Amino acid sequence: MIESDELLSIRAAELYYEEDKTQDEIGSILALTRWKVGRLLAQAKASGFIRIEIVHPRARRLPVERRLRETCGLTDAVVVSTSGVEDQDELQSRTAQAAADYLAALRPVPRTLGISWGRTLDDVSRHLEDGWASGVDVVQINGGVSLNRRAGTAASTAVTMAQKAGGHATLLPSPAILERLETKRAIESDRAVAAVLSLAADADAYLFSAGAADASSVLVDSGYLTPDDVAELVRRGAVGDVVGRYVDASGAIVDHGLDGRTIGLPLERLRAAQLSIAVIAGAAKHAVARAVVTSGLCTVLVTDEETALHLIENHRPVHDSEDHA
Amino acid sequence: MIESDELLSIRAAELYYEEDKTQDEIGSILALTRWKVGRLLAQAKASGFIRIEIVHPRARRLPVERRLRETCGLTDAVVVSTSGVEDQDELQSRTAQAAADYLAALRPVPRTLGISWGRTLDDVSRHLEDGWASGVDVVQINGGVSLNRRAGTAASTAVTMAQKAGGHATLLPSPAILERLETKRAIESDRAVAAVLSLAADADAYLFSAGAADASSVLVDSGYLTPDDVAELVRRGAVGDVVGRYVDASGAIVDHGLDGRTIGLPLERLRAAQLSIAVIAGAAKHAVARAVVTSGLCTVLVTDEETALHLIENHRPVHDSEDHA
DNA sequence: CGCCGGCGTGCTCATATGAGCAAAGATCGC
DNA sequence: GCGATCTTTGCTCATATGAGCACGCCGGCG
Repeated sequence: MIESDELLSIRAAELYYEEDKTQDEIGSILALTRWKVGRLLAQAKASGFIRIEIVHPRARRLPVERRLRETCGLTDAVVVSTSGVEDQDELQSRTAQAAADYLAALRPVPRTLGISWGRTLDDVSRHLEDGWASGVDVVQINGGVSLNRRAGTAASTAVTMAQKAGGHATLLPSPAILERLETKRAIESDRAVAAVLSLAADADAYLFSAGAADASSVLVDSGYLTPDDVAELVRRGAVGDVVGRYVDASGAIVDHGLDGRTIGLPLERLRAAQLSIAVIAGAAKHAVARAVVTSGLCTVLVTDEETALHLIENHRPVHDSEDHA
Repeated sequence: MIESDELLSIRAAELYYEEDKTQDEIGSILALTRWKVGRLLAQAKASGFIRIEIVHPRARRLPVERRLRETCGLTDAVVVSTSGVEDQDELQSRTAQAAADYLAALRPVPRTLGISWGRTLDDVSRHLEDGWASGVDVVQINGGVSLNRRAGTAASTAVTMAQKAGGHATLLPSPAILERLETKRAIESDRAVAAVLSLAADADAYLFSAGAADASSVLVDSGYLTPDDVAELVRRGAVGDVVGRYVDASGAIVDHGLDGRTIGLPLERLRAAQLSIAVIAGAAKHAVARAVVTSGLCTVLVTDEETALHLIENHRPVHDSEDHA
């Protein structure tokens, strides 16, 4: 009975979805009433035999977004489809695009937006359309005078975002991490720097990304840390960095010494924010993403489908942890 | 213009298919009239952004069947879905199941059915339901007294099919291939054998499979040929065997000497048949499948999706050829 | 400058679909 | 074997969707 109905529902589904027949027509083909056909179809859908997928680089996964919001207690979530993604860059780009879209659609429009910097954020800035908002000021929330050839990426991200929104950018004129605590204190108390930090602390919204805890980090690339430093941090439980600060799986600072020498908004400020948007994509960042989400660092997460599913499956309300690649 | 419509159609599709919103609701969400939404949705479908797949072991691919029928000039085609197939056995089994279904649904019911033997056909016989027909007589169309431990498989296939249909089986009491032409002629002229062959030649319908040309062939397994024999046949262009006879890509007999020593229905009889059903699945059999279809050996093909797509793509009206694994 | 043809838009109307309900049938315990 | 209950079936009615059409907008051309 149940067996034959299942088979029938498959036959009906084939005719309905693949041959565009009407339920009535299917009824006469399979010798059933159209109501029976309707029920068969409903059953097929409910049993998950019918898989509908939207294949497009800019497709989102609304049901996943909903689950992500619910299980992780986010105010909003944007999940981009990973189907047909060819490489990591493609994934990054799609996610950044989605973040740009989200930002542009944001209401009310924030007067001041605090942003971090890095490859992801830069990608977002490039995906924003000219005139995406009118008059949004952009402030850097962590230090980032780049020490290497990529100098200026941090600045250009902020400037691009501000320009395209017809607002202006406020850069944080300071390194990300200082070698000595005294130097850090001195820079922090510098009038110019202090003013930016205070502006940053007053931003209406934040947009930031996170880095995986490995040698590929921008902090290593920019020369603030050595691969060995990172390895040591990992040994002590670090899963990645958020606005320049290394956190463990529970979102706690790993090395308070290092953290004390890091310039920028404290994570507590992000946790207290009304609106803070994290943009995190890629398998390498699953662990950080989880730390960010479970420790309440963001209210909105923009990510890829795989990361989202990982978060949904592994959501436990914060404590120590194991993890993936 | 076109760009923004594309994006809109994706958003609409997400809401329609993933969130089960009505077109009207989507209209108010995206600030569009419901007609516009309907058109966007139609556009999304037409552009192929919406992929609907029926995931079920017994799902068929009706659109592929249609294309297969049309491009290859078959009277009918059955294509089983390969999604979620784990191994080759699963694929075989699904295809055999489909063939059994097809056979059971066949109208008019053939009075006499000629069948070959082998792993695939045996699988079909096992998938048939008891009472799948009432009174169908089954006749073997090629020799197959098995020389090895699997003895009886050929016989049991025919007997099972006949029993389940409430008809009776007629076995061909002869080896598949003889070593000497004279022996073959002698056996062929034996009254009992000749009677079966003539019955086979008069069958209303045929059901057969095909083997790939490699050492895994049942003909090798049963001891009729050595792996070296097969290698030599391959060198001479063989792509596989059909009812015990090795054919090349154009469906022509490869080795007339060998063919002369093979007992069973000549391929010409199959080509002339009103209804001959081939059941062929698996990547290893793409080449034979192509030979069978292009040379008109079957009027109906039961196969898997990948093979079907291969046939559709590589359909050229017969001549020499290259080929895949 | 104004006319015409093509296209996109929003409409009317016919059709397809889904919700809810009453009757028929199956299933179980007694 | 019989009745109570629970499921399944085919219906009526409300709603959602698709076809076709008239209108208005735009760009080209006289």
